[in-house]
Amino acid sequence: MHIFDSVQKTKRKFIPLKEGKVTLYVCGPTVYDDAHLGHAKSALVFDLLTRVLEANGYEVTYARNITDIDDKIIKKAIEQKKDIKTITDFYTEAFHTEMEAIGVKRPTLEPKATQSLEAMIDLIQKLIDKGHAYQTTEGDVYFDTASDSKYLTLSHRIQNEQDRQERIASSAQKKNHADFALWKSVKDNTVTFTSPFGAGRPGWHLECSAMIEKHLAYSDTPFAIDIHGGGADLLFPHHENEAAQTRCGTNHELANYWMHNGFVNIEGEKMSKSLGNSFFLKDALKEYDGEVLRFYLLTTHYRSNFNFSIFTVKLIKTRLDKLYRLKKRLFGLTTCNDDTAFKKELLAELSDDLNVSTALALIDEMISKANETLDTAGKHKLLKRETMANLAYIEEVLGFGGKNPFEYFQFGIDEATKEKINMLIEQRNAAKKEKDFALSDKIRDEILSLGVNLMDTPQGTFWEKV
RNA sequence: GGUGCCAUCGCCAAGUGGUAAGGCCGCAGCCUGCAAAGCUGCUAUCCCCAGUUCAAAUCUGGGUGGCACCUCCA
Repeated sequence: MHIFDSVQKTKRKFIPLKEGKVTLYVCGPTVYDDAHLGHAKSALVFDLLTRVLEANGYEVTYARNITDIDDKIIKKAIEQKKDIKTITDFYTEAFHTEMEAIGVKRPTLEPKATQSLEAMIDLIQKLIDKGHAYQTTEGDVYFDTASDSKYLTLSHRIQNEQDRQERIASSAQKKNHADFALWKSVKDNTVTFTSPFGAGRPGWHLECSAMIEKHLAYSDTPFAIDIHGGGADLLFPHHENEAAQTRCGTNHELANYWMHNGFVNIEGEKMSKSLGNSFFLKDALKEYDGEVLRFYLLTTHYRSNFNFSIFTVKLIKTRLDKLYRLKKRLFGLTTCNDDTAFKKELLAELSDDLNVSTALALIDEMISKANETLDTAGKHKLLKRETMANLAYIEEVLGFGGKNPFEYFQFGIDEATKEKINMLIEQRNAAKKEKDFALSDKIRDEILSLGVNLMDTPQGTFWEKV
């Protein structure tokens, strides 16, 4: 297994801190709004990583947090005159439902910020004790970035002198402009938590460090965890600050490997609320099968930026269709887990920093060969058995191809239409039997106008949504 | 302004020194009553310029064009 480490900027052989085990932490959502395609992409990438690590025989402990303390949540609660927990529970539930729809497995652990306050307070105290944090007269606690000689080495940034000069005036209480809040003092009666530092709320960088320490970290290794992941935008300042907190507050560095996934753009533009082009996952799921979205979002390498385009979804979907058509040909056969050369090659490609593209090329080749053999006369018992094993493996490692192939092609067609289609197919078959091809073609055109394509096969006439 | 990323066939997309994977589309053929599906065959020298090398899409320098982060963000 090889992983591109976005801090060392090189592809490195993956060596776990403890043999046979992997600890993985990924920054999860702040539950104040619906998940968009970017959340989906990130969740998919690390879902795939987990599957590939497991296929390589590792026991993976995967933690993805739920941020349920945040100013944006409070703002929304006030706006909607609702309880904080009502808001966070609602969006957490929605997140889970939508992730399931795109085949993302639940992580091993899903710690919530509200359940980790003790760990956060504990970490702040350690940082103060070690001289890496200080409290201002206003009650805020800041991390002293000047006290950490390795600060900014994660994101390879250079402290900008001019920038520093400019900002000192606006934050007189901070020692250095780059210092970030560990604890924010809150004086009003909104949402506060008690702590030795006074009433307030934790800083957002703190939660991840604290939760990693509490739920995931080894105590006897130079790094707290094996792999830390998240979106490319989190490298700075979020991960930089996380790393600093852990480095200074504990006896180890944060993560041995860092992985950052690229961004999702919509039709060539950055997705953002201000541009009004946020593409919510729940809306995409109305238009497309969750599995198609999964497949589509995984076709581009995880580190590249991804341009979501309605035109391209259709283009890519035809590739997944091929897999399901093969599955239709083998419908009813029992699956098995035989070892095949294909499975070995597929895993080898995916183990090379999640090279999905070459894996898909292998899958296409496997499908073509299977179809070719099935086209010739014969029972092909071994080929069928191997193909079933291959398809099962694709589902296990890549997470698609597991549906009933007939239902897959019927996405978005309601029951009434299905009945109508079946009725028309019967009429057409009757006409064909009478060699009334003019009528049968007319019926086929009628079915096509419903957005459905027909296929005559030795097993009967099948239909697919176009 | 600072830091960094990217540029491969009409479209999507691998490949980071050894002579361009795969998919879509297109064309030809097999199959089919005709189609669809499936199968077979065909289709790029890698943004531009210069350099290093026996050898470069892959390395170096310079352009041009995109983009990201530096502020909440997956």
